[in-house]
Amino acid sequence: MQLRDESSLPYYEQLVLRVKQQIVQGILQPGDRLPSVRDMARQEQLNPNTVSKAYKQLETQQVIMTIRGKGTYVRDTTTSGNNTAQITASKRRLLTLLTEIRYLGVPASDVIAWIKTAYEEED
Amino acid sequence: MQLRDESSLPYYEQLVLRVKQQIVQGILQPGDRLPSVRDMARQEQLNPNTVSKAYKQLETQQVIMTIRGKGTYVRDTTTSGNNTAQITASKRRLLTLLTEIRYLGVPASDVIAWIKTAYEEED
DNA sequence: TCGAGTGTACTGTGTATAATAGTACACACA
DNA sequence: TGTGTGTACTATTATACACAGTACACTCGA
Repeated sequence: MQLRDESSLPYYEQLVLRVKQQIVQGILQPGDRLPSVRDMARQEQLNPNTVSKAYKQLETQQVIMTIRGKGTYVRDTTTSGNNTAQITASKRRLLTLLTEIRYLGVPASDVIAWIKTAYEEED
Repeated sequence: MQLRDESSLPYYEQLVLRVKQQIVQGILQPGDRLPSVRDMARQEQLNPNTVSKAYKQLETQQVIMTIRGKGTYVRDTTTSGNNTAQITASKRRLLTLLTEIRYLGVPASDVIAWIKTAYEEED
């Protein structure tokens, strides 16, 4: 995996993002088991608490499922209904970023090309 | 203007963004004078130091021009050459956000529609 | 020349977040 | 029972943000 750096996001946020990305890419599938908090911490040179924080957030977001004393597993993709709030929040963040990008003189066509490339890169 | 909240960005970052947005929208034009640090602080209910931090960043980014003892003015739009690094950084941030958005199940077409709308909303 | 207004710099203070360290507990399972 | 699991807790360190207050050098009009 290798975290560290990457856009100055907190480590636990980076980890959350990685897991989601691997799910989107099919590397992680529903039912798959994630490394234990301690193993992941050893792999990523992080503190177990930091990994635990990431797992906790992923559980809150219904991405993974936790069984005490057993492990953490990727959930069935319930990417169905009630994430409207999350989508709205993400959209707002995107539009904020877009203000910056527009100021830099990047045309809409370029941004759209980025989007398309990113979406094609997977599945 | 009214800052406070809006995506949990720091106040000074919000202020930086607003100024850029107003430039893009033509509300602020090259040569226009920004409110003094103290006036802006009074308007926005902020500490003068916070406003100063925003102005300082805007000056570093060549957005405004500062004349000691006189005021701060919007620069001639030198949105020409050397912002490649800034564009690259923004693109990376956008792709990071996109990972999240894709996980939420938002199709590319929706994202592209957001982009188009945002670009049309101005000028 | 003087004084008001300008941006800037500096030292603090308080708060919040991130990441670490260390310890302990309840649980699952062979 | 013992090992491994997630979790909870306290404590420490570092950083960023926002504020308060003060001071300085500059511009410019009265």
